[in-house]
Amino acid sequence: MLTERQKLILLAVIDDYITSAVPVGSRTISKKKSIGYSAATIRNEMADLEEMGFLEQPHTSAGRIPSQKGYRFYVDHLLTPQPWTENDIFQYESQSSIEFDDLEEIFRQTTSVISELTNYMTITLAPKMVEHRLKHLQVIPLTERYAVSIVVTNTGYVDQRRIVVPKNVTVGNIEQFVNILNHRLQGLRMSKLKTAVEKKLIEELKRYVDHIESMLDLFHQIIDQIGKEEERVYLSGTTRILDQPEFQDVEKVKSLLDLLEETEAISQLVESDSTGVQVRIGKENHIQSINHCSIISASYMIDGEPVGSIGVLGPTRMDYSKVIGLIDFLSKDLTSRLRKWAEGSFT
Amino acid sequence: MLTERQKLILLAVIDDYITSAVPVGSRTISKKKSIGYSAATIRNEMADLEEMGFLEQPHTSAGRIPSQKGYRFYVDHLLTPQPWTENDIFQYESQSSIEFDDLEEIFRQTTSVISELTNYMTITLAPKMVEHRLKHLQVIPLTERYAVSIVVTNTGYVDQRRIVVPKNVTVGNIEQFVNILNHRLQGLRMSKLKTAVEKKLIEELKRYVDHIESMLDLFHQIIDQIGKEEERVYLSGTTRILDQPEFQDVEKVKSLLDLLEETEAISQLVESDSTGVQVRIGKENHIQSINHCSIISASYMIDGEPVGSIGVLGPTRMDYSKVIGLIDFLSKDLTSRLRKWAEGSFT
DNA sequence: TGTTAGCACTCCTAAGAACTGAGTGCTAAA
DNA sequence: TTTAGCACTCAGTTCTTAGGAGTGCTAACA
Repeated sequence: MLTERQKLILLAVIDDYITSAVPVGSRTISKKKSIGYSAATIRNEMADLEEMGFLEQPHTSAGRIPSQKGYRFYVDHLLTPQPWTENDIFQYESQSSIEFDDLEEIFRQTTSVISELTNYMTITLAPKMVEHRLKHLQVIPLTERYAVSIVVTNTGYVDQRRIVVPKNVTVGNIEQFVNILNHRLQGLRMSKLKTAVEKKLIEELKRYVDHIESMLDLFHQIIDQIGKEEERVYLSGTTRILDQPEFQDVEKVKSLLDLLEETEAISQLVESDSTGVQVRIGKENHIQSINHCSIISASYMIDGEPVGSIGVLGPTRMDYSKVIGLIDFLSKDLTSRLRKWAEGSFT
Repeated sequence: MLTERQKLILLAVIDDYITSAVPVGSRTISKKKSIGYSAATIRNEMADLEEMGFLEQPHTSAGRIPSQKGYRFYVDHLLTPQPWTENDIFQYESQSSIEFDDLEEIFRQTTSVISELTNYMTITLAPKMVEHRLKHLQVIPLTERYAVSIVVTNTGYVDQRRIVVPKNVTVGNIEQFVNILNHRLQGLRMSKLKTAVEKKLIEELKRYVDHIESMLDLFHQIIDQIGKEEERVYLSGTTRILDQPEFQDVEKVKSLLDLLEETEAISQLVESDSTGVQVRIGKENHIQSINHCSIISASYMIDGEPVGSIGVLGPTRMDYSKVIGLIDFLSKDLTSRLRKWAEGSFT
């Protein structure tokens, strides 16, 4: 295990490296006020820390930089989440005080505020529709052949799509059918709707609804696409990351941007299985092109369940203490704003 | 004016530079089969072309590169649009043959196909809603206080938003009101709806509708946001442009990406006032960060009117003849696909 | 008179050499 | 156990040099 002094030195090295991005030498550390030892002592300790794998040396005559293991130890044991500065709070409130009538806008703004406050890239995953519960279903006929279906969920999402009206079916038929569905399906998870109809509702429907086959076809038109819908991803601050010295190489920029064009890959990055703030450092991400990046993410809730997440992507040398504090606060804030939003919609 | 030989040489220089990205010397040109002159002759002509401003020399002992004026002349007088290769056609058809039920998908796919075929960045502006005509209006009550408004346009766009139901109003009131609006406003441009109601319809409404003030408030909730809606922008192939040697400098990449984060700026880039394919070379774009880029764009139509545009952004040294041919074809193709789509929706 | 060959000149680029300085490891003294 | 001192290492910078692509100019040629 590490001695207190070793921890102190490791902390100092990482803190310094995070701001300077340059390998830090023993003299730099010994000059700090919090450290009462000479450069030579520091050197000995740093040599030990390197041997244990917490520090690395780019080349013999350079200073030390933290290794992945070093960062991990720092995040787990040394770091204290940084409280908000007045400026942060001001900036946040000035942007989020607007009254939103639009869920999209809430996510967009949250994402962009975070990237502004951190100067890293921010990724937000909006809730997947399949995880929501059905609030209201409606079909509006446009012409003889076409109609628009409207699906509203408990989270206030509205899904609308064009559907084809089967040949032998009247407006009255549809209304009747949709009425029954509304009564019976309300409150169910979107992902369960299909089986609910096929298993439990089918008998009742056969009794009360004409042209049942056509109607089921209609229903599938409405529901099938929702499951396939890809996760909604909000990105902000892509360019900010280019200010970081580790992205001076165009190749790295390219491989990162390539990654960002794939929505699916992004989701995986930010998705978190645990509760609370999660930190993935360097290769812990298992994706080549962000081997030198870290991701700090957390989930937000709707109805007490995690439904989406926000994450910050920066170099491994990122300001963990600031970002962790921020993500922790904002994921909770997002949860409560979503609750208010939902209450505003449906009470 | 330029002699035939000068045109020949200018063409050869530009063609060569477009593929090589390296200043081209007199010897390179004289070796080409189509040119029957010695390097010395070419040198003389090139000196003349430089004097006239069609070519530039990075430094005394380097070859020549085309100037902006050179490219302009090339585009206007020398270039022949390149027909599609079999491979292009195959790739295009394999991606576009899918049956779309979703306008968004049509734009997204078109954008991505173009960026794949050209290897440059592609920008598509979807039609602005204000320019569409009203097809159908509907209000669905959700609760006592809230409702969802659905606006369908002639182009098949569906706009949906949450609105607040004024206190003293019943469902019946709303239905009556919306019915009248539907009858009277159908076919009008979205941008004209407000004045139409305030100028022409107000008397009739006062006669048949209760709580007219509340109703107008409702109407404004539905309509006001549509006008403000920013233009929908589809981007694809952002990273492809990083393969171009002119983007090896991270600063250039950054300033370009910064530009791309502003939707408004992008719209201006691609928006075209004229019909047919439009080419803007280098500083003709009036935007600092793309001084070394060219944009080739064209509009597509709905109901015979240009409503949006597609554009390709590449270095000034881009393959004009290929891209022009492609954009010309695809803008027309998009027009016809949109027509089919609209017919599918409303006949 | 237009075209071409020849030659001296320019200047970018790459490769090497020399220098600098930050930082280390090790040893010996406090 | 800590610290001061010193020799050593090595990345980065600057300077120099050689090479080569390309030019402009002149004179000869058809």
